[in-house]
Amino acid sequence: MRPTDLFAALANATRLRCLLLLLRHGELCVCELTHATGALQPHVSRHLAQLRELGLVSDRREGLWVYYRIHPALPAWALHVLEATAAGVRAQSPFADDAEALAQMPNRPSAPRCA
Amino acid sequence: MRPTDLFAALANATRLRCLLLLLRHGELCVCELTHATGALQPHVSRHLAQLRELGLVSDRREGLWVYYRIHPALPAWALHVLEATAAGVRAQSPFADDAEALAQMPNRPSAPRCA
DNA sequence: GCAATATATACCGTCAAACGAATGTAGTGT
DNA sequence: ACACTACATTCGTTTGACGGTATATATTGC
Repeated sequence: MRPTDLFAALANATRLRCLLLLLRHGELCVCELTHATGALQPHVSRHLAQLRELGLVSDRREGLWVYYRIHPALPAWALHVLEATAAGVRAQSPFADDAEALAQMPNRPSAPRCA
Repeated sequence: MRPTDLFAALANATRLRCLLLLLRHGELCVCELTHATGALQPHVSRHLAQLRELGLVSDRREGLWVYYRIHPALPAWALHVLEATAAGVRAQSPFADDAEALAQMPNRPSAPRCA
């Protein structure tokens, strides 16, 4: 994966927030990511498709739901980039409370699962 | 600095290559970056201006030359992102030989300086 | 078959980023 | 003053990304 392609993917707030949520929670379905980010469902779906085409995430269907996760074969340096970003976001950022929004989602299809 | 702003800056090959060269060599002037990347001088200058406005690099003039460096007050997480990228680039990437191109530049205004 | 939910895709308008090329500015030396 | 080098800026154009909206597909249950 070319560095510039990774960074182009991370340059969009919705995509980055989804990736950071996946990094923290391990596996989430589209409706959970939609709720946590507050974005519209078609947007989340399109952004996740981009991340999938880039090899950043993998998906698996389970009934009605499609669960996404950080791609298990993600290059180490790319994972380090994500982790460094997560550390910076924890300190000061508008994305810091996405996890809280997720926790308050009613009718969550999945119990919390950690990486 | 917002994560998405950093990643937007890193999503351009010329900007990323300049940053990685500065990370490795400490301080370089525009003509050195122009030579190492093979880009046109106005492009390099414009991209460096963007990086400066974002707070990613700082500059200082010395005679005819303007030397750029990674901004000394760069947030730790952003520096980690750059270092992780440098590690990934060393393994496999089209930017890996920028440093060699720089070393072969004739009439380099500065002796090699390391961070 | 139908209905309902979750997800994906298609179409369109808009706006920002990037490039090429030309020009402008700053500093040095004569 | 001039010439030369290094660097910066401007302009015009084009391309691609994004959001909004509507619609399509997939799966489950009746």
